Amino acid sequence: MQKTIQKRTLKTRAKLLQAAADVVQKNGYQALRVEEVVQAAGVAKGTFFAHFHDKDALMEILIGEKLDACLDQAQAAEPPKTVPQIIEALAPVHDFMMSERYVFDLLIRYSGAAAISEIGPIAYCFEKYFRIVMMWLDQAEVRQDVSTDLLAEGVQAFAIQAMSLKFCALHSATTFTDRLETYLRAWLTPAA
Amino acid sequence: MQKTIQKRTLKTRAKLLQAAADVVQKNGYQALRVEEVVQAAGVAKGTFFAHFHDKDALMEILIGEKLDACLDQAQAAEPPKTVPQIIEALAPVHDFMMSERYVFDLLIRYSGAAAISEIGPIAYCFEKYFRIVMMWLDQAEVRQDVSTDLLAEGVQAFAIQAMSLKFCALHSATTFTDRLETYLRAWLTPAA
DNA sequence: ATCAAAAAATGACCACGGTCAATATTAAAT
DNA sequence: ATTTAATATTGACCGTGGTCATTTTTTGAT
Repeated sequence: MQKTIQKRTLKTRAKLLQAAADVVQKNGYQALRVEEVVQAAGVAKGTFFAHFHDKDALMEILIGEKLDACLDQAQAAEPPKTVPQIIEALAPVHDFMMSERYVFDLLIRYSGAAAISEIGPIAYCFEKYFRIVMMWLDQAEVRQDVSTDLLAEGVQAFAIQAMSLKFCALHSATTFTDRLETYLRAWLTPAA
Repeated sequence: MQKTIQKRTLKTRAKLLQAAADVVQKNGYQALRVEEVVQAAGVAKGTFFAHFHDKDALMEILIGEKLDACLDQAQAAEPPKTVPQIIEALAPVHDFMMSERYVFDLLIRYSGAAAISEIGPIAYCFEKYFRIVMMWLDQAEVRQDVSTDLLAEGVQAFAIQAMSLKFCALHSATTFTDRLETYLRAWLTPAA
């Protein structure tokens, strides 16, 4: 049972990914149509689905790549110590996550790996987000009564909550940053 | 500009909702097909979309109704005071929210009202969840350094995080209840 | 060079959500 | 009872994601 991968396969896949990136560049993620991608790539529709299980799988790759780059950018900066610094350091990540409603929904849907064996690009990014925040918290001025693991999970939970409310008309009086700051102050530096 | 609503309209709508509920009863929310609903209701497909903007709008009603009933059940019980009691009181709500991946995703997607004027059934339920928890927290033994508003928002955020991880193969070592308890202890009763 | 088996690409086809011009029914006015 | 305008219903049709039997290309053995 050998499985020789032809060079042609890689070239086709690259063509599809490039075409998809171009299409996204033009009209955003939400508007992407598989038909448009295969036309731009010059292949048949069936070929698309031979390379990607479904449209979401392609989106996971595209969005995951972008998100991964944002995380690298966040990680490259000086490790933040205070709540506002943490929020600022994560800004590129959060900005991208909130850039489109469609992107946010897809991120949430694929934030957890469905099966151990197949952890996808987005689930990978969520793990990375978690690890980065945890490393920061290890060196930051935050509460010490619970593990940094737990604190980092909480940061993620609050960030998602704040982003979620950002898309909500009812709670648009407060900005995302202000809301997240309120959350994280209460979570990371309780006064009680 | 008057808009007389014919009796026929109400009857057709009721037929559609009943048919939809029956279909869900049989195979769950995820498997519902509009075609199946209209056949069971004995109307044309176009009629469906004259009554509901899209399939999601019907789902919002069905799922919203059920969730609302779960919230009433939670509210009927004796107001919980401690973290485990709170979790137990919310159990029927959380159980339903996690009953299907499809249900959870739809809840998240519609948890915030898209426009002020049209707060949907699910956004309404999220508000109700928030209000109930806030009332409980007002009388519970929890930290007093931040508002109960904020605490209740946090409970919601952590509940969603815990549910999200429940669907994730990577983090299935810990149960939902255990995880949520860890979160809420750290959030509501910090020792620092 | 020739051939057979594996791998990749193709495009007609299907499923299903959603649209809309045409038709049927209802309610109100005369 | 007739007419008319508003309202509701219909079903053929469309867009788009996804499938699969068939065809084409590649690879490796002779």
